[in-house]
Amino acid sequence: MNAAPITEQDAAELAELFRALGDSSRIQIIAALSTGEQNVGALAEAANISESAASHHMRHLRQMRLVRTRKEGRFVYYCLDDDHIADLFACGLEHIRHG
Amino acid sequence: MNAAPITEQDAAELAELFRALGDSSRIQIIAALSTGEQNVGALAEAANISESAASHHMRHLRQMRLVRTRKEGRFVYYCLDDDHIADLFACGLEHIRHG
DNA sequence: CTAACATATGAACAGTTATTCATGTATAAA
DNA sequence: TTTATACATGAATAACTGTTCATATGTTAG
Repeated sequence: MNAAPITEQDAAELAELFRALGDSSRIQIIAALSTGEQNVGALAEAANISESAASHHMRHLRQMRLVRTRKEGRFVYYCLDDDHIADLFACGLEHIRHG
Repeated sequence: MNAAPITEQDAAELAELFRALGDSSRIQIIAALSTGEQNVGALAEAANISESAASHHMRHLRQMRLVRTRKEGRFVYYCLDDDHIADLFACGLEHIRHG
């Protein structure tokens, strides 16, 4: 027993965070957002899913505070909530490419 | 304007990686392994699950190449496959603590 | 040898999750 | 106003996932 072990609550939250990233549609959405803000229709197209499915995913990502919104007329533009998200994304990519 | 920086296959693999981290038992297992190698019984205790459940999780983590094994008599010692795993873990912790 | 131990594994079951479909709300155009 | 567009949402369904239980394999102790 060397370093401090993680608490059960931290483990649960961390797992929830990773689970939010554990879907290929959401990964494609986040990849698209890493190039700048996009509206729901564009994200649906980027991930090759319906707008309804995209909207469900965006709610999920919003609730996890991985994305933020900006409303402009009929459109809702999403962007990554902060740089940590892109870091996590890059860190994961690093692993699958040098595995 | 599709500057999609990721292929569908990369998205699928990345999602699979994050999904492997998307369980609180596996998170506690990885947290335990970040302090050094452990056998299955110790990992089961660290995550508060049965040895059978732990063994199932270890197979999952092994198949995802997140952990390696070293056999010694009746015991099987697991360790993190490389430093990327600990990096990912730390990166996720960073986010949930400064979200 | 037998018995206990450490781990692995398949099947079954319960809980979760992603998608589709239908519908609703809000904004803009005609 | 009426119509179309952009997004959101609840319900239903199908697919997936983690755990338990029973059992099997291999190793060490007695």
